[in-house]
Amino acid sequence: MTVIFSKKCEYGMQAILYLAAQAKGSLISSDEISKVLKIPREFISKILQSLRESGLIFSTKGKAGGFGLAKDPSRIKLIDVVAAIDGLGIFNSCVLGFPECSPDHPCPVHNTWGALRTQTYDMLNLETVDKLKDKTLNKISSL
Amino acid sequence: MTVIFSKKCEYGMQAILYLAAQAKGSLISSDEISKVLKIPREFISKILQSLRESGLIFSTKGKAGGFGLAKDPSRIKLIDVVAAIDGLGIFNSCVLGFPECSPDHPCPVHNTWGALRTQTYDMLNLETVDKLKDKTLNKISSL
DNA sequence: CTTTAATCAGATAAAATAATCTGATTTAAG
DNA sequence: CTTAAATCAGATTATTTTATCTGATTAAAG
Repeated sequence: MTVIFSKKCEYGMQAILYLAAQAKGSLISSDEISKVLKIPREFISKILQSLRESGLIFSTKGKAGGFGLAKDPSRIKLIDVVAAIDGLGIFNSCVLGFPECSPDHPCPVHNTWGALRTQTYDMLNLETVDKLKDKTLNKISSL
Repeated sequence: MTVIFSKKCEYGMQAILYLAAQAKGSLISSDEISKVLKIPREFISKILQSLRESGLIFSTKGKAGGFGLAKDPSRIKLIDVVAAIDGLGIFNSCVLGFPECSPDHPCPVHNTWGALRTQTYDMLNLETVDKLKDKTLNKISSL
């Protein structure tokens, strides 16, 4: 197997994008997210809880409760979700698994991967979720 | 956690690079690889067996036996190890975990990630392990 | 021929990740 | 006040990945 982000993190990013694609101020239930994004109900529920603890989303309990973004979508990026769930370790660890891969002791692909790593970080860091809204809506409509 | 390649794959790439950095025709025991690269003995042994089944390396049994590259190092690339162990699935799966991420139904970062994915593939595909020999020797000397 | 050092093969164990279960709490609506 | 629909919290299970164990086989060297 090969993975970039854990399932938790993938689902978390999908959920944040989904929330960002809704009308401002609307509350979305974990059940709806589970159904639309086809993520196991109890699993996405747990993930949403941890994103709430991280302060990216908020929730209200009780009937008609649900989840929403805790900040303006223009201030949330995918990298925030990665940082909250998987952590940013990938952005300073060796792609070949060598210990202490650094400019002083570079692995055979250190420089090449360093550049790619930065670009990957930028991909997740530069655009905010509101800028991805149209693309998200388009993708969701095909699920 | 966040990972690009599985531990098996990382260790496999390290081992192939190590073999490629040895004098041509030399036989290296799994015990030596385990000690130098600090990989659990039985684990790297299993990985070497699977790389042999894939035809990337060969082995001879008995006392003074060991492992060596099955082809000239100018004909082996890191992508071959990835293909043999983790498979190439990562190079056509969605970084956000959406199903059926394609030009027709692109995820919000489809194009950006597509470009990065290609560059990552190229990094592993363009250089052969013999070209990485000096860098490998340099890295090994620091372990 | 016996010992030693290596690969090989299959089973098992341990750890991490992914997913589910159970039941409590909260709150809107009938 | 009761019911229904939601989050919340902790425990448990299942699956996958990582690592280890046991013993067989092979072949060089004494």
